[in-house]
Amino acid sequence: MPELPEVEAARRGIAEQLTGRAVTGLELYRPRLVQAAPGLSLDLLPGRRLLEVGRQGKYLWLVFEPLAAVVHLKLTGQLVARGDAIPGFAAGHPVPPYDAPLPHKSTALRLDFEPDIQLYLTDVRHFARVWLLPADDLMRYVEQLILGPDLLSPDFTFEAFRQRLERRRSGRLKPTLLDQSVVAGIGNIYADESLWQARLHPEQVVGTLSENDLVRLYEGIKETMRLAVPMGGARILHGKAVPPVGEFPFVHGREGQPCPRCGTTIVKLQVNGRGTYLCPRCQPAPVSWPRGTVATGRLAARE
DNA sequence: AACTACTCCTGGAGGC
DNA sequence: TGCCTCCAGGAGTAGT
Repeated sequence: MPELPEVEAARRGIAEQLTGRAVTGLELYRPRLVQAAPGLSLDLLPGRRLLEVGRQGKYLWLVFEPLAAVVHLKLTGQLVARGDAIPGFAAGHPVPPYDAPLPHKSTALRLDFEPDIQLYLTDVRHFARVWLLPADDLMRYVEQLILGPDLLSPDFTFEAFRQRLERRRSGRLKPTLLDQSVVAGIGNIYADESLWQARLHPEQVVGTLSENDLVRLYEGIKETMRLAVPMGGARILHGKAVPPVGEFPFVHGREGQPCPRCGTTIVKLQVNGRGTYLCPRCQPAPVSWPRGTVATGRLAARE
């Protein structure tokens, strides 16, 4: 499921291999993929040059004067570029296989670039979306998404992270990390990985974190990104880690396997309805704040 | 404020 | 082999 590292892999591929090239044609296989501002459509693209590609969190955008396309791959989106003139790249959900013949039944869009380059957007579950808007409105559009600092940007400082968490003192850790208005880019896999790095339990209440916990969490997120971004993300298939990926991801999708740090069996639980993997020894449940205590205390105090 | 439930979707896995 | 049900989840929204 594409999170920041997968979307960043797509951004880099597009930036390096497609920027400056003109669109020569396209085919929209699944019209519901695209939501266009009034008066805009993909048909305006042929003849336009790709000027710029950007990303914040899991949102990716391509700027073609006078319009911009904002892309979100959601759970199972995938971008694949092919052509004799470029090395090609693939990023996003690894199903169907990146090297499958294209187009196939999950292909939603093909964009052609000069000279004879194809960029395919594929999505088996049809959740991915492309928004078309005037290029002049792009930054306003991104602002109204209300995203927190991007994990790879200089804005993601320890102080900024601490301040964002400060506003969510009563929330639990994992749902807070998944909230894109807190920080932009973490999804279910890297939330688990970051918490494992930081040795923190996903259900710990944010307001109970010590300064040391906060530092470990910040560093755990950075370390997780440091590992995941160069490989273009974790390869997860149906909730299971796909070999060969070395040891990464360390806990997500590895229920029943030994923790790479201490050998304790990794367990799976549900947090806010999300499958959550952790090492019960490295990430002990916060006994001083058992689940429910905080809410009960707050309710009691209100009366 | 923060949680739950629901929606959008499909294909793979597991049960029988 | 084949049918059936369940499950995975990013983000938006509505309800509690």
